[in-house]
Amino acid sequence: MKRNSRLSAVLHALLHMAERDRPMTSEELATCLHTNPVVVRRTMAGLRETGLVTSVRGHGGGWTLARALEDVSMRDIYAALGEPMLFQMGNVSESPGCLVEQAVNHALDDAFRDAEAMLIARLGEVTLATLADDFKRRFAEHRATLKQLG
Amino acid sequence: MKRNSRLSAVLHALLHMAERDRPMTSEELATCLHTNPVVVRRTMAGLRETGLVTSVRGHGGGWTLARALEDVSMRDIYAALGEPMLFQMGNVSESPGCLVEQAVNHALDDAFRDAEAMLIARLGEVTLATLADDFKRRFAEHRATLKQLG
DNA sequence: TTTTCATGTAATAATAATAGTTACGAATAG
DNA sequence: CTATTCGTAACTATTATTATTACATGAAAA
Ligand code: FES
Ligand code: FES
Repeated sequence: MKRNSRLSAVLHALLHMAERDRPMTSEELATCLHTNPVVVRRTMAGLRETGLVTSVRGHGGGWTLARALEDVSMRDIYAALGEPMLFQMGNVSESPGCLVEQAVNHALDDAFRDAEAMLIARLGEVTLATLADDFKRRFAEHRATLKQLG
Repeated sequence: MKRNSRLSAVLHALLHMAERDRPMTSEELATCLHTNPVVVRRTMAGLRETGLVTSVRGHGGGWTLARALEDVSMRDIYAALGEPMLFQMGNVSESPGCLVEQAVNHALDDAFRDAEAMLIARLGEVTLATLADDFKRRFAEHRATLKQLG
C-alpha cells in the first residue's frame, strides 16, 4: 500500500496559511503541496470540524488558520485527521481462536501500544509555533549560505 | 495498503515448529496459518538465511527451528524479515527543497525514529520462550475453564 | 440578477504494497 | 525411477491511499 502522508502534507499547508493575512484557496494550497485541490479539501475537512481552520466559499474565500500557532500541536492535527493507523504491521487476526496466536498477539499488541502512546505524546510536544521557529532558523541559515557564496 | 502481518504469522509458525520433533512441511504450516505454502516458503526464506531455521528438500523434508527458544527474540525475527517498514505514515517527500517541508520532516522523523527505537527494543525483550510460556499458561487456563463447565 | 469564484461531495480511476496462485525446476528419500 | 518437498519466477487478487472528474451549493462582484 501507499504510505499515508496526510499529516506531513497538512502541516506544510498550515504553516503556509499562517504566513498569510487572507484566505488561501484549495487551488493555491494544491500547487504548494504538489497535489490536487479536491485532495486538499478532503484533507482539510477534518481540521475544519475540529475548529483548527475555517473555510469560506465564493469570491475571496478559501482556508484560514483559526487558532494561534502555539495552541496547535501535531497531536491535535493527528486527532483532527481521524487518528489514522500509525503502524504498517499488524496481526493476522485480531481475535484468533488459536491460543498460540493469542499469545503472539498479546505480546505484539503490548509493544505496539506502548510505542504508539510514546509517539502520540511526542507529537503533542511539538506545536506549529515550534515548526515555524525551526523554519525561520533554516531560512536564516539558508540566506547566510547564499551570502557567503556570492 | 494491506497491513504487513508477516511477523505475526512467522511467530505463530515458529512456536508450532518448536513443539514438534520432526520437520514441518510448508503445506502443514500453511494449513495452520490459513495461507498458502508458497507464501510460507517466501516468508521463511529470510529466517533461513539468518540461520533461525533450516529447510530440507524432498521426502521427509520441511522446516526445523535451528535455535533454542530462549535465544530467539521477536527483534531477531523482525530483522530476519528484512526490517520491514514499521509505520504507515510517512513524509510526502524525503528530501524536499522547500524549507517548511524540511522543518516538518525533521520534527516528524524525530518522533518516529524514537518510537521505532523503543518498539524495536521492546521486541528484543520478548523471546520465543516467553511466548511459549504464555501459551502454556493460556492453555492451562483454557483447560480449567472447560473442566469447570463440565 | 447574472456571472464568476470557491468550497462540498460523490463517484471513479490510478498507484502501490501485501498476499495468494499457478507453474515448473531441483534436490532427496525410498 | 518415483514420490515428495523446497526454491522461485510470474501473474493475479486484495486493499489502502491518492488523484481526477463532474456537478451541486453558496457568496461576492459586475
Ligand atoms: S511550497 Fe510553499 S512553503 Fe513549501
Ligand atoms: S493453528 Fe496451530 S497453533 Fe495456532
